[in-house]
Amino acid sequence: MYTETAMVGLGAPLRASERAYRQLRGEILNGLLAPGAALLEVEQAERIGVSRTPLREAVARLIADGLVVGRRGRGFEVTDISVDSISELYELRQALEVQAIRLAATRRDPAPFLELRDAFVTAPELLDQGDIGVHRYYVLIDELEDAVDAAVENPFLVGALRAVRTHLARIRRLARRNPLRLRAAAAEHLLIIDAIIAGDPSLAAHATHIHLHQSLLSVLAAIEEDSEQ
Amino acid sequence: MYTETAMVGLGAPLRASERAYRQLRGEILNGLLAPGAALLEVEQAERIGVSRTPLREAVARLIADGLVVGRRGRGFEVTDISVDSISELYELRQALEVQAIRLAATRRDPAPFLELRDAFVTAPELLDQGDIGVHRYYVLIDELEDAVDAAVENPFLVGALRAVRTHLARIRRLARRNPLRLRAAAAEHLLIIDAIIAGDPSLAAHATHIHLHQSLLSVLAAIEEDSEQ
DNA sequence: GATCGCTCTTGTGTATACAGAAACCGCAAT
DNA sequence: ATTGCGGTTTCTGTATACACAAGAGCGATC
Repeated sequence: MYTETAMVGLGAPLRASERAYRQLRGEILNGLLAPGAALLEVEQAERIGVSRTPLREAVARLIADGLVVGRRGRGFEVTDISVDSISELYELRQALEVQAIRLAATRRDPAPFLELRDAFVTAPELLDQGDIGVHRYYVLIDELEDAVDAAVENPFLVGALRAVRTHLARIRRLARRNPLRLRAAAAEHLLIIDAIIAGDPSLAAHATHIHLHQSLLSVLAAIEEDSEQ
Repeated sequence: MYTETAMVGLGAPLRASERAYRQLRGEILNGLLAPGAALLEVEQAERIGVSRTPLREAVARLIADGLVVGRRGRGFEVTDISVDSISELYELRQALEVQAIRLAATRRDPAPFLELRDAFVTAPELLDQGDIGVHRYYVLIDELEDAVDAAVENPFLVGALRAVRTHLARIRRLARRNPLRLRAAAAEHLLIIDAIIAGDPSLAAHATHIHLHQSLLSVLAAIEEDSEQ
């Protein structure tokens, strides 16, 4: 989630198309650009402060990411998120994560996971520390994902996973997570990490399967709850 | 493989960017543009007969497809295919196909697969009829893939599968398949189809797993053989 | 009053012109 | 002979101008 709107000045002077891409992507992920929002080339180009050419390139990338769809004659539109699409995304996610975890457990380089294990053991305490603790917990999950990606050593698989995570970021915004679920999730993550360290691909895979099953249930429940209020 | 270089005039007058995309994509898949080939914007734009703007859009899509990588200062380059990358692609493919087949078997609409079953039963005879038969066999596989895609009803998963198949098309060109393998593959496909018809997701998944395992072995063996000659 | 058609507006698709950056070549100096 | 430096060239990145297509609004006619 490093593509926040606030991309403070870093070394390289970004290309205009890259700036436009990051800004639009960030705004879609943040919900600032709501699903279904109709966007026009000229309008957006002016707003972001780039010309139409780089903006079109940015939009093309967003379409490839599945965050945006082109419309017949009239500009483009932010894709919307239905409950059905969440379940569908999780069907893909399950396939990818299970495979990734299985491979990570097979590759057997426990070192980075031993560190993460320590962190996840203390995760429940973290979750007692309010918003800042929750945020640090999410950072921990990011680190776990990075460690898995590195262990998998498979650009194709990691690429597909990154695409899924992009969509997940939007979904997380929809459903506020409840603290009990986070605590349970931490325990599930710990089991997965232990399975990787133990070099037990089958256990790791099944633990991941279950984790994602619970995660989907929790997300769907949270959305249903929100929509009732 | 419907993106041959010969895209004869069909109804809609294609946009220039679309034409450029299809032509380049076709040429990369055909091997006409070899892996590692360095391409320049102006050069390609002239060759295809479009301006630089739509060509850049086409290249952007190819980069998103993973068929092309941009180079620092000097144009772009067709991605190359290493033996390692083939194994990696199959790691992703396995995850996706197993999940897709599992879902297809779960959804339980046997109708389209009953037809395919008949076709695959007679596949061995087809393979005795030389190149034309082999071609018809490949068409059959395409139809099976389409039937699975339709049964899965999951845009995310199907999208990921399509991306994998794009890369597979390039790999198939590298390794001429031997007839014995094709015959064995037909039997494996038949088992998968039967499992879907029977509504047995677990059997379908395991059959797919094995099929892909054998397929990878065959491809790697064929490449090794070719490189020895 | 409703419907058909025309025009005017707006927005995309494409080409081209211009600016900045990076690589290549040659020259010279060590 | 090799290496460092500068000029030149080429290529990308961006902006803008133009053409064409689709829609909306308005008027005229039935």
